[in-house]
Amino acid sequence: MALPATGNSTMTLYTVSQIARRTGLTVRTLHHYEAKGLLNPAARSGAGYRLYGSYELLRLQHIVSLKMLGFSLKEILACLDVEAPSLAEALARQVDRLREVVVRQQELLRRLERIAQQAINGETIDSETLLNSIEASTIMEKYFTHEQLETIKQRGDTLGPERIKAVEQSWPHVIAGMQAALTLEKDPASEEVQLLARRWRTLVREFTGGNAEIQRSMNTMFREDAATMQAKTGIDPALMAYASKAISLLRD
Amino acid sequence: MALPATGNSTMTLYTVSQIARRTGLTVRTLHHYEAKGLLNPAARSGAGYRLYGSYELLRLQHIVSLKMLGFSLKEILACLDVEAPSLAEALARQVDRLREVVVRQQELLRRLERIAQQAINGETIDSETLLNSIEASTIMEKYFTHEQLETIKQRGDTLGPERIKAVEQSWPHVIAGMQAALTLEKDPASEEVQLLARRWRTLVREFTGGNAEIQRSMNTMFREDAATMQAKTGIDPALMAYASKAISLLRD
DNA sequence: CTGCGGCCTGACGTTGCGTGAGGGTCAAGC
DNA sequence: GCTTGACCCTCACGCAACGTCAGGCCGCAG
Repeated sequence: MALPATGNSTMTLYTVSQIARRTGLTVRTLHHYEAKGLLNPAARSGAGYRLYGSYELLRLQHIVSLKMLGFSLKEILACLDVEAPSLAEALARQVDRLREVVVRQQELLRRLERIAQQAINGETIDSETLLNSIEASTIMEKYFTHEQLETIKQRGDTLGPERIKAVEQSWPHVIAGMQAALTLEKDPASEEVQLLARRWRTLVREFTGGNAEIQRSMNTMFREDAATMQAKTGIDPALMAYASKAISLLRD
Repeated sequence: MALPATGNSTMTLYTVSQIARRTGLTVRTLHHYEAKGLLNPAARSGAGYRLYGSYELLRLQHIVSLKMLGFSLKEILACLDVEAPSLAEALARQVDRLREVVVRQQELLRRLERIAQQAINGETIDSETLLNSIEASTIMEKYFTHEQLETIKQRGDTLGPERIKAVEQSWPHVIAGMQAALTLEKDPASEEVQLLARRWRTLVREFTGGNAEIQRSMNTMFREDAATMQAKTGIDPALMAYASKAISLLRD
């Protein structure tokens, strides 16, 4: 099968466009493959026209096949040019690569679907808000597991958009109040701060649904990505510690 | 939130490398985004150094987020530059696109896995043979359903590599015999041709496993892609018709 | 002889930057 | 004041796999 390129000159020869039609490629592509050293014409006519023989046609079909499997031209050249470097190995590598790609794409798809769903549910036509929630999800991807994210999403679905919006609108006020109390060095056990703490805890539970794992992941997120979280929520580690202290002092 | 870019000059300003560090991008990338009109510095220092404010940082984070969702720079520009063209819509489109991509990749992965498996099973270190079977699978993808391909693969697994190899080696002889009979215009009912027909049918059944659907798909393949099939197997429509006739005359 | 289709060789455009080349700028130490 | 490193600037080429002209030669039919 491995015929040498120096075939007998009595074999039928084809022009570029004929080869292109037979393989479904374009003439330009054949030029390109020649430039890359993938496929040289068997000969040239007097006028310099490219002429391909059956060996070239066969080789081109091999090239097309490998290209359809996702190999780059460079890899194809390596597979076809030398006899040695085992096509089977290349196939195995390609399978591994593609598997990773598929996994990543699927994860991305899941994220996108979650975000898009959220955008539709919330009637969020406001780009600013939407971008903020996208960024929130970006960070959350780092700290929550897939199951946790799924749980959170389902919880969001059951709560409904108005409820979520209400919660989101409540946060700034509570945060500001807590921050003020911290700045004024009020006693976390004082009645005023305890009231804030109760509201704070309620809002947190609104998000965590009382799930301890989610609570832990959230705490980790605030600890590790303190700068970002402060920028997004206004909660810095000091405030977090103060609020936690106040909540721990709640009696009920 | 939608602060104009013309912020007050008292805001803290950052240099390129500072912005790069904060966003995990490279300086070159920031240059690129500026060239593409995605993100212009808030100002330039006397020496021409790029200076970014908090608005630019925010915008850049949005850009990064959208890029992570798979949008192209052009799309991001469209989403961010004008307020109008609804990000939610773009998200929906992106979901659709990605879904299609994932499906295609998964199909390709399945094909690759089948081929790689076959390469490992058959100890096929011979690139020529492997390439031929890849091409066979390429064509088969066109005519067989996924279930059929799965059935064929499983049948191949149960038969084992030696059996398959034996079948493949038997074919050329049978085909040559049948072709000779056709050329000599021998009676399909004659004892000699009937013997060939019986062997032919056996080989076909070895492949189809007696599955009528697979048989039909195979026939379609030989009909629609006659040229290719002739090149690969040596069976042209005329020979196929002759063989079919002979098989239909078999008595048992 | 002219026209039309096919072929040729450059060579630039695309996407998202990486990677220098060649040359100013800035704060610090001598 | 001078040097040294760390930064910064603006070109500008490179990659992958071709698409898409531009300008011009070849060959055959009318």
